[in-house]
Amino acid sequence: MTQVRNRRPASPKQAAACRRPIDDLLDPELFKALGDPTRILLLACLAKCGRPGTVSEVAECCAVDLSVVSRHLALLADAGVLHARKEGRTVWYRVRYEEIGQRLRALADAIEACAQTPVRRSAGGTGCCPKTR
Amino acid sequence: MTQVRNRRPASPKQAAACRRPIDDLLDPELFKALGDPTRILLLACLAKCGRPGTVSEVAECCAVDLSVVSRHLALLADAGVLHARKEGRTVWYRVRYEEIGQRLRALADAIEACAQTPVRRSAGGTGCCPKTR
DNA sequence: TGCGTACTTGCGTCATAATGCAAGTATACG
DNA sequence: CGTATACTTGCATTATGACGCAAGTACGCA
Repeated sequence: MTQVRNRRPASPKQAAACRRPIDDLLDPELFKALGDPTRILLLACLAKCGRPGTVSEVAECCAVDLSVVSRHLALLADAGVLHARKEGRTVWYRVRYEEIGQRLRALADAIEACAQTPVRRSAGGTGCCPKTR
Repeated sequence: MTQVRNRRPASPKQAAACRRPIDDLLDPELFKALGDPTRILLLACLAKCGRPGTVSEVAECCAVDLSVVSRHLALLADAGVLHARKEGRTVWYRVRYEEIGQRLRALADAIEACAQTPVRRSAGGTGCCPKTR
């Protein structure tokens, strides 16, 4: 296998073998967590409130059952979007503002980094996008 | 209803009524599109390749049927992640590097903006996060 | 210790979506 | 015009996930 390093792959298939920052940052679990309208609503409420909220409080934001909200918040915490802190019998969920911000910006950087062409075609261009249109 | 404007809501429920940039940027459709492992794989291949790719090319990246790839790429294009250009009987899909980057950064900004406390408790703090812990 | 509050978990139901196969459409080429 | 190529669409199957209800757990309080 002609594995090229730090070079532009010739085809999407070759590109699949290249490891780039984008591979770790494009995490389906995070996006799956953010891909549900109800969860987005709950997250937006918590984010805009600007302070931690309990399951009961957040549940007042939408019409679904409390158990559903409990599950959604736990899932968002698993995905790294929220932070859970248990205090007696109540659970305070807090938005991880900085972490999400950094994560999204890192992903933006990684994606845009793919757009640039770091390869200066060495010789014949074997394996490195020779017939790029 | 005591609608407060540009003030920190007292509860997640009150926060639900507040319109913030985050409301438009937190689009479930985008994240739903990015929430599938197969689509992420196809997107990563296309992104790392750095050039537009056809359906057949991208389909070589993973083991699923060509028709599945066709559907996934169309879905990613609908979500604004890819751009489709038809040329004869082949379709070239291109990653919208700049658009995604901007979108993610705008979201990062909007989320982090929620973390800051723009409200200087006016008087009694009616409706504005009085008992923020 | 008994009860109420705050949340979680089990489970059944329903909806959405991912996949593969087969058939269809559109375009190029001889 | 017929055929091959490149992709799309219809359809059935299967898997995943969202939801509500009911029961369970954990903690605080009297």
